[in-house]
Amino acid sequence: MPELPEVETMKRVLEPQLTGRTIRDVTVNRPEVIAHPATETFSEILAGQTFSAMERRGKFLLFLLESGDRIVLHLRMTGCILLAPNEFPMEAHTHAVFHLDGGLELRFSDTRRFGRLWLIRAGETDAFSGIAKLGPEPFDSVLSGPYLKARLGTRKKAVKECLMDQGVLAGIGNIYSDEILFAARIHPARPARDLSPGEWERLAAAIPERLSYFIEKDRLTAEEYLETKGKEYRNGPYLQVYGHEGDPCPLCGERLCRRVIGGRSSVFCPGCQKE
DNA sequence: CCTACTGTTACGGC
DNA sequence: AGCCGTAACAGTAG
Repeated sequence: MPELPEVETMKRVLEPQLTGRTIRDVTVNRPEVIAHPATETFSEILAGQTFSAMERRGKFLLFLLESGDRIVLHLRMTGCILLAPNEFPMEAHTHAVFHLDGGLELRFSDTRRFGRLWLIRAGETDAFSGIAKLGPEPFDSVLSGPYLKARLGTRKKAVKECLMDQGVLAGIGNIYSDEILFAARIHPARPARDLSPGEWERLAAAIPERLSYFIEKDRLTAEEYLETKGKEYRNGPYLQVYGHEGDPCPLCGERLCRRVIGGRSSVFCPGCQKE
């Protein structure tokens, strides 16, 4: 469910509240959500540890601890991470609860149970979570028209699928790939190898521009995040194409089309994005 | 009852 | 090897 902008929101909301808090103990209701190490070890190692900072890498959320250990979280489709007072109603499908000092709990819930947690020890190489295979962050200065052309310029695959390739750029999923391609006026099904240098430039510009725009539109206070249980994304109303199949294009007024590309539902404007 | 779903990985076929 | 397409994961919503 969450892509880079939503994961960034979670990081910004949670980090100031979590820093300095200590984990008393960890309850795991569904052992399969702990991908590494074994559940008992996971809980034992974390008890007594204190949060020092948070980071986001692509769609991964990282909880850094003072010991140098870190918790890595990927929410996949329906995962949710909420910091709540002990008495706050428990969400259905809550699979792991970190009991903290100060009467707070950090709760991981996930209806479809695809989300995963990893614990990486200080000095241990994270060969488990998949972070090591990620491409650069979309805001990294290496992102440019020539970079995209060099990485993707020979691929026959649809440019939309290439944008969602986490090994090329980290954090872009189905929604924002559609938004980015609309902003760059490039049809999502175009084979990547057919794009011109000018189109790669437009794409390289649209990626950080659209992502920072949607991060900004998703801005939430800690109170709002708790009220909405971490599940409502405030940037939905600002999406220009995703979810707007059949609506008039905001730029040219033509009816937006939907098509399955690379197995994913895609929306685009047939007027602004020529195939 | 049937289909679709904002993510990722495994696997078979070429 | 590497690319491609599909199934699988599991639950809810329309």
